[in-house]
Amino acid sequence: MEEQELIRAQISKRRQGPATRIQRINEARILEAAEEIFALSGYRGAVLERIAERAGISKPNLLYYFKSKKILYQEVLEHTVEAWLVPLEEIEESDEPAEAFERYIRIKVEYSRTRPFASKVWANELIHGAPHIGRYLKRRLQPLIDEKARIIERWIKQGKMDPIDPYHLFFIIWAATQTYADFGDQAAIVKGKKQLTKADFDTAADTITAIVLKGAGMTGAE
Amino acid sequence: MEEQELIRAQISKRRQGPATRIQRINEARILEAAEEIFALSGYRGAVLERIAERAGISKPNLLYYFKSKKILYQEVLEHTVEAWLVPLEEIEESDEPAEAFERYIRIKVEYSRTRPFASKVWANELIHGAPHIGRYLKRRLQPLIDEKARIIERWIKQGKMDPIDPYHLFFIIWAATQTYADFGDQAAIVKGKKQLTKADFDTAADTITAIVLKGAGMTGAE
DNA sequence: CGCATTTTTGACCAATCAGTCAAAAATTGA
DNA sequence: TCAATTTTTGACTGATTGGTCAAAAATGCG
Repeated sequence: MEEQELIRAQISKRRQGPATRIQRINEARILEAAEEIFALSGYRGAVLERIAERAGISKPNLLYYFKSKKILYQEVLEHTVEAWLVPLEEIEESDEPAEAFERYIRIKVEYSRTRPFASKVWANELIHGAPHIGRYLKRRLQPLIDEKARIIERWIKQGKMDPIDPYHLFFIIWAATQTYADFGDQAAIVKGKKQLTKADFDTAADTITAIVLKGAGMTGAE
Repeated sequence: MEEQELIRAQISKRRQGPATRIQRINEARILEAAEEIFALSGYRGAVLERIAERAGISKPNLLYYFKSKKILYQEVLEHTVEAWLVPLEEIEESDEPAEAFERYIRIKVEYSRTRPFASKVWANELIHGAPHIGRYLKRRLQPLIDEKARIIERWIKQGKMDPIDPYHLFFIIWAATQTYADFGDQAAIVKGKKQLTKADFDTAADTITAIVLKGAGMTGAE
């Protein structure tokens, strides 16, 4: 595909980092604005004019930095998923399960609190079947999860936690932690508030941690 | 607001049920088609022409039954949320917590499996801050959750389960059960499949049930 | 059948929006 | 300073799409 080539070319070009100071600033501003607009409106609903406005430049100028809406969107997606994978990579076999999961859950909840737009962009993409990022996801996430699943299986064999399907355990943790970013408005409505507070997120992290650790029978958890 | 009046009028009209057989058939077909297209493309991305095509009629004909895209969308939303609330209403104080939650979780997972489009439409709406259904949600869902939260608090006082914030417990259960509809494609990718199978959903329900019941210290759960 | 009502649709309009382009403005470097 | 390069933008264009409308087709009914 001609188009895919173009996208790949632009992205790999960017990998080496922008050349000038002015490029770095503008590209960073555009990416931040795009994250917000894509999160609030979805891919189709996001309007380039709006993103440009938020970034403080004109639409043609935005297209000077990112050749198309699709390329911009994919850059936003990859940007967010990489940050998302960092805490996952930190789970190691030498950890105690209870400690490893508690750390992971708290980081994910904190991420939902501080970067809700990133989480929403991601959720949007997944709901529609990961059309723009599916390949990347398969290449990048699948091997990583397989690796972590093996660690969990060894923990189970060592009697450090209950026999639980590791994949489903991850799905549940992702869902529970990201729901506070993706569906935070619903949670706020149900609690009769305008917005969730830091305290709400702290309680969320406590609750998820408590249920998962005890529910999976992790040693050291009460 | 003029527009809101119109929407309310059309919806309340429909409450009384369509007059003729031909209306019933077409409206049902349109709603089903709309649910799928809205789920796959989001509100903005959904194209009326496409919904009409899927329903086997022309676009002007669709607009003969539903006066605007917005009205159609709101009908789809209310349709799905009502089904979604049924199992929640069934939680009663006379239940054993373990039994009530197991039943609730299994119904919700089954709903995710059999009606993934409904769940996705809903998720999409929530991610964007519930702009079309926020009022309704507040009026309908908030009192219901408050009522169920009080039941849970009494169960906690009776020592039937651990002291856990009832609201967060619901958020976690919703997230964990609906993630298999909303983000099923991600789960499939991670598991190296095209699609999740019935067996995957069964394992999901088992896993969520096990973790929540044990994690919340519900009596009778192992 | 023949009239009234409901249903259906082709043709059209106006608004929106991604992307182009040529030219202007700003920046850089010798 | 001044020419080369990079950055910026106003003005467009073509495609898409929600919604209208008038007229045709189908249906119901006496």
